[in-house]
Amino acid sequence: MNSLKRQTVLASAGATLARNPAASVADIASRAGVGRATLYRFFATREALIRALALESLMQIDEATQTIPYETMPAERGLAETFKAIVPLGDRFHFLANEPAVVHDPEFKAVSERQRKDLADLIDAMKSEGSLDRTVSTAWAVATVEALIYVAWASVDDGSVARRDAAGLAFRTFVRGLQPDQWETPSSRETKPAKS
Amino acid sequence: MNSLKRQTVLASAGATLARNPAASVADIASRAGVGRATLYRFFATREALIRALALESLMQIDEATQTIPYETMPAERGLAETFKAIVPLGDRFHFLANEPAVVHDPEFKAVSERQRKDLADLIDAMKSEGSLDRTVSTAWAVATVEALIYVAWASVDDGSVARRDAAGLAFRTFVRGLQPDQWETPSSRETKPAKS
DNA sequence: CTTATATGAGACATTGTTGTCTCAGGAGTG
DNA sequence: CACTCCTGAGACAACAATGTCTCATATAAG
Repeated sequence: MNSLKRQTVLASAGATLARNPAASVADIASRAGVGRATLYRFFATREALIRALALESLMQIDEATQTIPYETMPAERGLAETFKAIVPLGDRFHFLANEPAVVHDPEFKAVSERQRKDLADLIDAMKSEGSLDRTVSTAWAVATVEALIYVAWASVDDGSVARRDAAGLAFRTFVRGLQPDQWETPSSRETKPAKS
Repeated sequence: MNSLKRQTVLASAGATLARNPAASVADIASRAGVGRATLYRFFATREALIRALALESLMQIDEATQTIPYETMPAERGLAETFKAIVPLGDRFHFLANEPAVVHDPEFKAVSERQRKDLADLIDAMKSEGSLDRTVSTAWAVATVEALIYVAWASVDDGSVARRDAAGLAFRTFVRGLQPDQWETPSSRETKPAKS
């Protein structure tokens, strides 16, 4: 039961901090329904809490994506599945990237950059298969994906988009936004199914 | 010279706070090259500084857009010009929206919501003229525009996108991302100029 | 009932930040 | 030079947040 409450606190802290990165430990504890002292028994310092949250969030992103069989599908479809998997985690995805307490942590940086590289590889694969404009820089594509993931989460959070629509909407916006020009090299472009 | 230095400090504070919203007044003052006491002579409190920054930023956005002759061009073109005008201000645009010190200020809210409504109207006009998918909610479109504006600014800031390309890239991503399906109601869809 | 463990409340010192104030010195004007 | 205005440095108290600690209490196991 020990680590169970730890997980509960961690999840609640994630929700609190995502909405207000300046939340005090007292805020975090009370929103989690535990005493401040109890929170300090699990996490020695505020920074340790954030670090644990960051690492756990990265792990959750790994878990959510590693079940996707990327090899068995076109890269475009793989990205669609990636959106679906990560959008629900969009809050952590976002605030951690800007959290000064953790951006310089070597372990966090290593995992975070590896994940970003995986995404860049997927995008390059989409360029190769012709589902993404080769003339658009991968850096822009990566930044756009990350932004759309957060916007999709935030739109669900504030109620302006239905939960089940969010990932699809974000994916559609991205993939069409960076589609190759139709009159470009026809290459291996395939006919699309009737429905988007 | 009085209000001139005030403007200088305000601009520098905007840059500092955009990159670190938790920056202390001492940080802001030293980055601005002035003493902390001097800063307090211009702005009574930290919150007053942020409030002034917020209001000035909204005013800058108004100034940047009000020279665009929206009536003389298609809405799609108007949005392109809007991107070009606002992307350079993307930093303020972003951090102010999440700044708890100001989001509840009535004046800020009024101007901010009016600007968001202007954007929503422009998007609705694009739907009417057929340059945007009617089935996509305006709320999603607005959120996407705002996100892309910030990403474009951030990409310029970290050097991954050239300054002159940023607005165009963001606009292209948006307008194609939410284009109507080609096989949709042909309605009043016009032939487009050769270049996007 | 008794014991062990975990908890919440809260006191406490420490630190960092805010906002006020004073003062010495620099720039410009007469 | 004399005078004024503005500035930066820094002292200062008030305050908020962090991190440590104690203690009374609850809950569960024996």
